[in-house]
Amino acid sequence: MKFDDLKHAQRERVIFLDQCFTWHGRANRRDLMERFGVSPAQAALDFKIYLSRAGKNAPRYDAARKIYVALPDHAPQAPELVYADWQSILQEGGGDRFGAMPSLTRRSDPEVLARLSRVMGNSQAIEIDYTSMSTGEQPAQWIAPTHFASDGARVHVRAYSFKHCAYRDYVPLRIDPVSSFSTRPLDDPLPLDHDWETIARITLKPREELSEEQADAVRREYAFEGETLVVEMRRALEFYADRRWGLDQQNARLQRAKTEYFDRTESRKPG
Amino acid sequence: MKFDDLKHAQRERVIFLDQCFTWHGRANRRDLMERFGVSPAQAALDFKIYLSRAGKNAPRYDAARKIYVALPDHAPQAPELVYADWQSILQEGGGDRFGAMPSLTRRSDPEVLARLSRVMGNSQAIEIDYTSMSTGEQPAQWIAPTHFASDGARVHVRAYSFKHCAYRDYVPLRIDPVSSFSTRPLDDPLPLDHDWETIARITLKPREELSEEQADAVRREYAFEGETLVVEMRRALEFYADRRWGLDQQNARLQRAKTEYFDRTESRKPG
DNA sequence: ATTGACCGTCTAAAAAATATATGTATAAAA
DNA sequence: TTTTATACATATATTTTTTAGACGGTCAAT
Repeated sequence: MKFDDLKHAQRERVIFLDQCFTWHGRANRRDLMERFGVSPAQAALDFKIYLSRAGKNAPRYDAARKIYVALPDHAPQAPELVYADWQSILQEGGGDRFGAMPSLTRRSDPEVLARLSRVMGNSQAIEIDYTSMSTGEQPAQWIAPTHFASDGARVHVRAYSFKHCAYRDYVPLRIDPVSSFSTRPLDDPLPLDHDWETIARITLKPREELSEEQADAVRREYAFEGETLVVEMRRALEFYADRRWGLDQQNARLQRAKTEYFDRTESRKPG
Repeated sequence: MKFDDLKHAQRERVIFLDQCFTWHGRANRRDLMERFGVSPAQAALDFKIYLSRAGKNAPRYDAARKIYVALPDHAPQAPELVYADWQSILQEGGGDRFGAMPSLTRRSDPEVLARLSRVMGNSQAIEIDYTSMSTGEQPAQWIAPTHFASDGARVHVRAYSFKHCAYRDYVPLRIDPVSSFSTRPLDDPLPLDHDWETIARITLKPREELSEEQADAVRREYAFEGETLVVEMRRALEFYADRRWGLDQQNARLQRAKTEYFDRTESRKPG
């Protein structure tokens, strides 16, 4: 990793510079001063370090605009750090430059999520009031959360339900924030979560109704490596796949060619 | 904001402690030492600060497990910082505890995205080879990127196309990474992007075919405030809404009740 | 021509963090 | 049972990092 010879604090600042130049194409001392609360003198030293290591393609100082400007072919010094979580970098730094479609569901209550996360880490069970979508009732029940899972649209909690004596998916939004949230340690170890431990390998292909030209377009669209597209996920998430990928729609362009299951604990053979 | 009296470096560390306790329910000096590269003595001081401000519900030291443990009702000292970007906190800190469904599309090439982002910030135009999905050809064309936009599944680039003399949505994945990427300054200001500046307000309601019980369930599911659910987005993104929300599927549970448009530059009246 | 906002650099002073030492408690190994 | 290892807390002197303040420079706008 780059910049490893620097002390943590300065390393952070130099990496921030690398991000500024790569994503915004510009930076000056003020950026460092506002982000990290350092003095102009220190910011100048950080620039000195960054520029001394940037080599030939180092950003140039534009005296008119009073900023350092990255060259058109600028390459980051620590790509693996600069290109990580680019979405959040763009969103926060971009101001008005980023627009997103709103989600239909309310944001999950992070307090509830944090409670579940702590219970998960401490091998405990917790009592929650969970809304039944069909009846609207909220009976209390004990669950033992084991994993978080995202179906691409929202986060679920995978938990063992003592009421149903089985693993189930829970939507944090349906947990009443004023549940008792009583906790108790797990006396017995939980049973194995087969659907979580099993890997589903789904092979997709362009729908058979499509013309050869249309099929080619689909292969380009999804960047097929060969004739098919293979994706893997935990079997517990497979239920959400068709809806997520729109395979159940009339105008779907993909269909399943094959679905295999692999037990993670055994060797990788079709099950 | 909390912890504002601390210097930047220590503030970061104390906030990290707050996160550890809230999301994992536990922390010790080693966490700080590994994350920030500080000495044991410094880590002890940071704990001292944190605990002195935690009040009655401060985490307790568990001498047996050699860690500080948060109480069941632990509340973060700086909720707005601790609860932000909880998804990434869970993903990176959770290890095996977080599972996600894979995306069907290849990850966007961040180098291309960064190039577009820099061009955007510098009011330039750039030449790209853009794959036509229907023909598979990649003719070069000049565009002036203006915004990034997420339709919930992937990121698009909103750009003025000099070829089509109009604003269009571009998918970064279809931009050939070995395009020329020549740039030139914009000589004239770009025309107004009406579809971007206009706000679409979509009013949704449970589908009329549903029974009253089913409609109630839908209202619970999407946390309606009243009889309808109102969402707003830029008109440029409205095209993706129906597919994103599955309104065009047979088994859809929502339908549009009303769609209004507001010009951002005028007052908020239906357009 | 003056002003303001940047740039860079220097030195002394302040602040932060470290190394090192002392002592406590607990669990596990010898 | 004693020993070892790993946590914890705290205190000191020392080192490192950062700041404050001053100097001189460039450029654009008034």
